[in-house]
Amino acid sequence: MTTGQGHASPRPPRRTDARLNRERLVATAQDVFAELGPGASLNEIARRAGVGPGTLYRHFPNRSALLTAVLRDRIESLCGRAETLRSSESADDALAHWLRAFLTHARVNQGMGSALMIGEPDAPGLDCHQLILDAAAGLLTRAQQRGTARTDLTADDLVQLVVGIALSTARSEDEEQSERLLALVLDAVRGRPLRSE
Amino acid sequence: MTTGQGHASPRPPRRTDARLNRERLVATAQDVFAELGPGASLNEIARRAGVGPGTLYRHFPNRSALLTAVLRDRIESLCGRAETLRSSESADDALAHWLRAFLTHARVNQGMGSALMIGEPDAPGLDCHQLILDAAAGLLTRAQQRGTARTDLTADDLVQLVVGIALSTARSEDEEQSERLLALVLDAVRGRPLRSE
DNA sequence: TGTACATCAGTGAACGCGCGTTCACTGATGTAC
DNA sequence: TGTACATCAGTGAACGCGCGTTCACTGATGTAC
Repeated sequence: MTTGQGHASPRPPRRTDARLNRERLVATAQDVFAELGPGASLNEIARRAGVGPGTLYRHFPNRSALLTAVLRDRIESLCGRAETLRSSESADDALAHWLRAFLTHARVNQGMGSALMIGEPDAPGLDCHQLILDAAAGLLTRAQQRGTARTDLTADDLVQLVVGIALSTARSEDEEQSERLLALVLDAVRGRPLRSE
Repeated sequence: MTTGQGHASPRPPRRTDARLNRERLVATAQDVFAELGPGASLNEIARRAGVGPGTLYRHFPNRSALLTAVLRDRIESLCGRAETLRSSESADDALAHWLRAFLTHARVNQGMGSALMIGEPDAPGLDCHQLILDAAAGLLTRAQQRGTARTDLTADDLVQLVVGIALSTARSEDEEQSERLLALVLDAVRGRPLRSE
């Protein structure tokens, strides 16, 4: 209920201890990936989750499956937010807000998305990539129609640029820098300087 | 002579076979790091260079030393180019040209610079970072004085942004995308759209 | 509600692997004569 | 120019390590009665 398990997961485990372990693994993996990057040791994740390595492998046959599970909730939430924002008043604000949320997500996950999208052309990975792309495209197109975004810009370029900011600032302590960089990119998207200068 | 060995290296090896091995190691490391990323196996580099692992360690006590050696020539060349460009006619063109060269360098090295700058606060690593920063600052400041670059922008932000583009497009096959993204950033730097729209 | 049992999840020692790194030994080089 | 030798570089087997992954076994759970 609270965790929203009811979607297209391979199969919701039936035994309660299995379900608990699965949830604990995903939550731990989220922390460890954020801390150590997407290449973090799977044994380490199992250890921190308090289960044996075999348990991890029972739930997730490989690293990619675990990464996907970690990302799925967040990405679906991001896409839902994009849907809501599409019917908001200001197309420009909507795009800016969503990109800010996406940047936060991408920074926390240190390019986990990038690792999934580029590293392995699996079905689930590509799926996530496409979801993000569609969400960005929806907001961008609307902004372009309203004339608040330059028209020679694709959603793919925009996402790539924000992922880049996330990657290059992921390990930095300077929380505000990524904000500044995003603001700069947003100015470029608008095609004219809206900030005071 | 041809390789420009005469600068502040720890000590130019005296025996010719030692010098040759050193050069071969750096050249091989350049290829392997570009191919496999800055975390590539040092044994693999030694193997491809046709020497034993002990030989690699005789020349470079750790990965960071090898990375630094690989980067040093390229970075010094970039900085030299920046110096030349500072006395060119158009401050805007100079900045754009240099950032393009820097982006190419950063893409090839897959964020090797980023790995050095952020990963380890060693003396040589920080040194490289500072050199790049100084080069960028020189060109940016001049452009700001001439009014072709917005003044609320620091060299650090600019470098970080370009490193981000390099990181997010490093593994992509789409050679042109990084060009497009850089062009967009340059527009933002100028503070107004100079491209046809 | 209580019990018996089949099912399925968890365990964790163990495997093979490639990594970074070392070191006793071999061999090539440059130099002094 | 030729030779003897000290020096310094190269070698590569070997070490310990942590990784991903497996599997025979144990144990908890849910269900049928």
